[in-house]
Amino acid sequence: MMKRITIYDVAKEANVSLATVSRVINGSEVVREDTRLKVQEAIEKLGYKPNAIAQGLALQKTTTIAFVIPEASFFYTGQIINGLIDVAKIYNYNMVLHTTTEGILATSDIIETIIKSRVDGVVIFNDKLDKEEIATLTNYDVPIVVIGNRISDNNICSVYVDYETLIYDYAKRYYENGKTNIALVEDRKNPAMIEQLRHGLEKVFKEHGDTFENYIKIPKEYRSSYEYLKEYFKTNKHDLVITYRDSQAMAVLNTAREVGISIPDEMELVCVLDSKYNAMARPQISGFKIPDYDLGAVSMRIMTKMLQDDAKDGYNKETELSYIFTPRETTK
Amino acid sequence: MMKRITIYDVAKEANVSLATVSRVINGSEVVREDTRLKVQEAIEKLGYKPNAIAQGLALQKTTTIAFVIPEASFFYTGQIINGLIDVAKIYNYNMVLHTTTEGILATSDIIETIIKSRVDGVVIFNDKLDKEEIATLTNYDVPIVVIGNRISDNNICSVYVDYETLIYDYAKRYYENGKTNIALVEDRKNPAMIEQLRHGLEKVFKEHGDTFENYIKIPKEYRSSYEYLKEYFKTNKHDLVITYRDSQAMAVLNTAREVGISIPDEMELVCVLDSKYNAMARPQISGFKIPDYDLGAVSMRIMTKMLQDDAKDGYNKETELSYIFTPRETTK
DNA sequence: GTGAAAGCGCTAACAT
DNA sequence: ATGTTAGCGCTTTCAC
Repeated sequence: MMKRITIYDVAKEANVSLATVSRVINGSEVVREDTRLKVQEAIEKLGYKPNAIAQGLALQKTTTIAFVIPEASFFYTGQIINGLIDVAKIYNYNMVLHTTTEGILATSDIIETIIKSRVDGVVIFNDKLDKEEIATLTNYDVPIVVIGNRISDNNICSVYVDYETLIYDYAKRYYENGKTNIALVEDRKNPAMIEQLRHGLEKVFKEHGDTFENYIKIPKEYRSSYEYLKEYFKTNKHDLVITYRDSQAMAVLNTAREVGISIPDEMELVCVLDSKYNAMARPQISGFKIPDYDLGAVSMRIMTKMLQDDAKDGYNKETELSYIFTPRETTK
Repeated sequence: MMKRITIYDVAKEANVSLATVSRVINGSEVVREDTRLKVQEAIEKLGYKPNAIAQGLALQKTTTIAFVIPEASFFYTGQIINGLIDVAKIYNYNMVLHTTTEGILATSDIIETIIKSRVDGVVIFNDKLDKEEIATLTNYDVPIVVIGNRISDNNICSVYVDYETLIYDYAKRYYENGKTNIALVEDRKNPAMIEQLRHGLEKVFKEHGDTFENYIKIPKEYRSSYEYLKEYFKTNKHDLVITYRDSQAMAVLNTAREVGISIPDEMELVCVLDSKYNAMARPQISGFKIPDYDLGAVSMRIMTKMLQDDAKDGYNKETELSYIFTPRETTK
């Protein structure tokens, strides 16, 4: 084990005071060129790396951002994280990752940990952290960016895709073309998203004095959507089936085929959250390209803005990102 | 913004010294019950949360672990991360996430950041961090667990699946049953894995005085495996095709069908890294269930052991995890 | 331009 | 059982 070398060691080696070393590592302008060199040599020679913890204490900031996501959601979150990290890197921020689990106890623990760790900010993805919990966070003066939900408040910004409008616009055309038998498949893992989709559909129907009813709920006793849908489609058929995730869409595809429903001729299918797997299915599944990566990148960019106390207005509190419909073979 | 309340504030509020407060928050046994209560009340009243940064400085440890993964690999890494985090939570460790990119510059920056942040340990997933870079890390006395590669050294442990043996055992049976026309599809994103698979296959062939030759390399000018394979299978056919990832397997499935090769009758297909998507494809793709989650959980458990200076022998330096073959419809 | 010293919030001897 | 004090490694005023 090599001795932890500190700023004092460098100072001694370079024959200057620690203040000067500090100035050098922080790129202060006032240091004379030759002493800067002297110090830099010493740093090099000793292999000195400033202790970020000590810096954090002295500066009252950690240059780290906490990121909170629901557990096991990496399939949908991967690109978001990449976006976050890429931008975080640019600004030299570290990311600590926290996951929430079903148990309600967990989340308050997470908040506790986050506060204790004195992160500079926290990014929350689409999570059930309720208002009160988020309030706890802001109460401790930490800036928050929420991804996936339209929330904003003092010290809270949000970046999201408007799924309600997305599906409203899309389903409306179907409805008005007489294809009014529209169904939405439940997604237990993403209740919040499904709620938005449902609202969008209800709006379409309501505007025509009609009521949206084909919400396909997967009964608890079925382990997977696939198993239930296999039964379901034996006695049901729709003009259009909407799912949130690719795996649900593939379940529809497979079960429909197995009971002899032809897609897209007899029934159309669209998956809201597009993925590469949609393109690999046969027939290829239509979907909406959601800007995952950008959700992350934009969020982190906003976070960095929030963190500069000067630019109190260089950013929007609510940022809506748009999607692109990608028609493939399951829609006509 | 609420004033940052510190241990001094609590001490004053409770009319004790800060040492006593420190004892209370650290669960020291020696504190008298009534003063403990007094302190706890003060803590509650003031909403005090110990500053983990200051604790880190004083204790010379951060209770955080760095995790390094190749960028954009969350599809394969998600469960590993969940495993890591779940165990990390138990031991109150935080996880900072670092991603490496293609550019060689990046990795040394990451090492720099990791060292500066004084994490207690680092977990590296299957990354190209070369020996030298890893040496830099150990040189700073930080324990390392490598996931996915069999490496071990002083202060380095590894947790992995032996893909070479996996494919050796599997392909051997084919070979010895006369199905010697075996092919392996390149995976640009996972060169290290493919190398292992290749070695396994080469071993099978070598043992029979034969040479493994059917390594299907995707030429650079093709954007995707799919595009190339579509051409490839027009003039090629194998007894068995092996891919690493689900998406590659689906590409084989789709292209084979498109040129009229029937799977599994004319050609069999196996995907090493199984995923739920393999079960959604039609025909369903056979694969090996790799214990992703356990790779993470076990790694973190080992890390915690390494972190206890006493138990220098409570763990293995190399831990091999096993896989389970899941036969589906693409193999006979 | 550089150094001395106080302070960031906490822990851990050492006293009492 | 509790208080006092010296660090942990760094930044930043304030002198010089």
